[in-house]
Order: sequence, then C-alpha cells, then structure tokens
Amino acid sequence: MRIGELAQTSGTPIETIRFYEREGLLPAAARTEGNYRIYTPQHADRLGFIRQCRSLDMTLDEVRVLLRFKDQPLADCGEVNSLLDEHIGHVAERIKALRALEKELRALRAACPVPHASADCGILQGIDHAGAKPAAASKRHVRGAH
Amino acid sequence: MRIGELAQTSGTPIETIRFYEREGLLPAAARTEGNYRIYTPQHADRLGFIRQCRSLDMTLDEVRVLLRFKDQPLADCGEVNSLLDEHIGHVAERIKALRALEKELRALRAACPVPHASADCGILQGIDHAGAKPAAASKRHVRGAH
DNA sequence: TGAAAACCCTGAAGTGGGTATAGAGTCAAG
DNA sequence: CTTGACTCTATACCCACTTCAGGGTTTTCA
Repeated sequence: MRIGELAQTSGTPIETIRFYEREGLLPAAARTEGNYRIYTPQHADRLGFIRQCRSLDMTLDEVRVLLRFKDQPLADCGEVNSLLDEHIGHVAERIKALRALEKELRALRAACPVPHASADCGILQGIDHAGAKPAAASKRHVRGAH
Repeated sequence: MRIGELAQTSGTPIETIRFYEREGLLPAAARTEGNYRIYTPQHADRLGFIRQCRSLDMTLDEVRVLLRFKDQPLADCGEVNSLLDEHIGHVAERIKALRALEKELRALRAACPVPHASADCGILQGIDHAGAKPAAASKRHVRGAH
C-alpha cells in the first residue's frame, strides 16, 4: 500500500510516517517507478507498535529499545521490564508533581475570589511572594502541563 | 548588579536571563562602558515573578499576560482569574490522563513478571495488541511524562 | 606591571517529536 | 489533455531553553 493508505489505516499523519523513516524507526520502504513508497503489512505492524508506545507516552529512544528487542526474539527481555519500570516511575513522579502544582494553583486562585484592580489582585501578589521551588527547573523525563 | 550576580541570587542560568530579555519578558538592562548588562532590584523582582510563574508550569505566553497586568495596576484583573482557571483545568486534565496511563503501564508490566526470551515477553506482545488510544495524539497544553 | 583567571558579549545551532510550508513530480478519471 | 488527488524532497517552524564558537572586559594575584 502507499503512504496515504497507511496513514489512513494507522491514524498517523503522512509526515509523521516519513519522519519515523528518517529517524530509523521504520525501515525504508520500497519505491515504485514513480518514486512512491510502497508499504508491506510488516511496516503497518511496526508502525502500529510505535504508535502504541507513543500513546503510552514513551520517548522515541524508549521505542527504539523496545523495537530492538522485538527484532531479537531470542534475547532476554529483562531490559524491557526495567525500561517499563523506569517509565512507570517517571509517570508516577510527574503525577505527584502535578498534584502539588494543582494544589498550589488552587490556593493562589482562592486569593482573588472576585475581579478588581490588578494592583490589589491577590493572585498577582501571591505569585510575587509564593514559595514554590523547582517545578520547571530540573530536567525531567515526563512532560509538564502544556 | 551584573548578570552573574542576578543569576546567582535568582537561581536562573545566565543564558536564560538573556533569553528572557530577547523575548521581551525582561526590559533591556542598561550597559556599562564595557557593554556589560547592569540590573536594578526591579529587574530582580520581575525575574523572580517570571521564574515563579514558570515553577507553576505556565507558558511564557501566560507569563506575558500576567506581566501585562502587573504593568497596568488599574486594569481589571478578571482575565488573570480566568487565565489561572484555565491553567488549573489543563493541569487537572493532564493528571487524569497520566493516571489512566499509569494504570495501563502497570497492567502491561504485570504481563511479564520474570524475564525470558523477547519472543515470549508479555510486555512486547501486550503493546502489539493493546487498545490505548490518543495519549500522545491531541495537542495538549500540559506536558506528558518526559 | 603583566598575565592568568573569571567574567561577560553576540549570534547561531541544537534539543524532541513532530507540523507546516513551498515547489515539484506522478497517476487515474473524465 | 487537463484536472485533481496523491506523492516527493527539502526546509522552516513550534517551545523554552541550552550549548557552542569566538571573541572582549575586568579582576586578581605574583
């Protein structure tokens, strides 16, 4: 099948499929005489796996590791297990951080129940004197709120 | 004070301070004869506010809105309130999505209690046949897990 | 006094994971 | 034979920085 059909059936934008090929996640597809990419069901399977991993919020590097194991069926899958354990850890951490953040934001919001002049806004004053530390600071594996 | 001292006292990398100036979040600092930036306590205050907002995981665009209100003390702060409400909504949404994700990941992890050959790994098979949909897909305001 | 060390400058490129262009080529239907 | 749908490559853009290259300035210490 051609790239449009693969995009359709997999729910993946065409540009993303080409991007995965550039990144080495998908093997380069064969070409027609007119230089169109032709995909096999194997490509579709692999793309599905990649998309599934992404929907589980894994990085492409993590996906690369998992694909390596799929390509070596005899290898021990211990690393797969620990990759997943680590990933779960990151997600759990991020949830914790976001919950603390939500609490702080709600407290801030409560400082201005009804609108008035900016100079007297409890929110703006609250941000000035708040004490939250390193939410955006440290390099984190799991994305923030945006 | 010079940029190094401001960086030190505010816990902000020097490059980030210059970046904020380029982005118009901090007003351009005066210069010495040798072209070094010289900062006032007002700069330090403003930088502190920006960093505080970032630690609350706001985007720079959101920070720009809040700074605009700080600069117009007579304006009505209703927009501040709704900005914060929206931001809280995004954070709450992201928490919900990450909790669903964590649950899915733990279920997947349970499919491979002890390591064996990749070909038989319940995790790799689980990803192949899983049914998680659009975690990475939709444009989201709050970052994911990495 | 002089040189090394510490500090600062600008401008450009890189990060991740795509998304969005521009400009061209290919192919099937009418 | 032309229209329109499809595809190609290459390049730039998104965010919020971070890093780098290649300099200039100021301070410190022998």
